[in-house]
Amino acid sequence: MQKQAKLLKIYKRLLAHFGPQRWWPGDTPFEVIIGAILTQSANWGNVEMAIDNLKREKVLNPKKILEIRYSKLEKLIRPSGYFRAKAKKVKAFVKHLVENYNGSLKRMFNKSIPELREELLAIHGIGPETADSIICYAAYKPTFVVDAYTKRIGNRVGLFKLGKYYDIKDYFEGNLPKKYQLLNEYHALIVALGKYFCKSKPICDGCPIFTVCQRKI
DNA sequence: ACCCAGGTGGCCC
DNA sequence: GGGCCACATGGG
Repeated sequence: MQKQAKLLKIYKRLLAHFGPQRWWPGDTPFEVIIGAILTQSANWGNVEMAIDNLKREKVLNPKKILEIRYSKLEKLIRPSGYFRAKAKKVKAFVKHLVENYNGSLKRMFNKSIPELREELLAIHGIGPETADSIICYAAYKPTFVVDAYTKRIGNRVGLFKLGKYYDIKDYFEGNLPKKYQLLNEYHALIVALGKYFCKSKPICDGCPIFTVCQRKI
């Protein structure tokens, strides 16, 4: 089977099994960004606790995050783990946003994907995955997000033998229509698959793409 | 009592 | 450019 046909077939199986994910799980683009930073190597449930804390304290907006003390921010985001490191990252982002765009994401996002990616990557705490998550799920621009699940599942099912972020990203974007809805949904579905079938031990029972890959994942 | 989760930056070679 | 390590919590 051709790469593109295989990728689309897997996509259809995932969509049929899990249904549309309508990601990101967040109410506003700003919340999506904070969530994207806080979820770095962390359990999403823990991130939700941190987000809830920020909402309850009514500081989930650029200017408030920039104003509050580190001690307070750290306390609020503590459940998401690496809280001291992440407080610096969150502060770095809002500092950039407020100082350059007066807090307006709409203005910050008003540029091409490559320009936006370069700008995001220059901010402390934003690497390739977080940048793509922001571009896709906060700025609503077509880009494919690669995460640990994508890398693990892709290699385990024999789709590719790749380890580097941009190699895997290019594999998906190069063999898929560059449509926002598709790229957005595909990554979300991979996470859905990963959460149920691809934790630490290989599983094939009940996996919706097992019949495509014919291998344990 | 382990083990792990939707990464990144800093260092070293 | 790649390999290692620190960063930290809550749930299974």
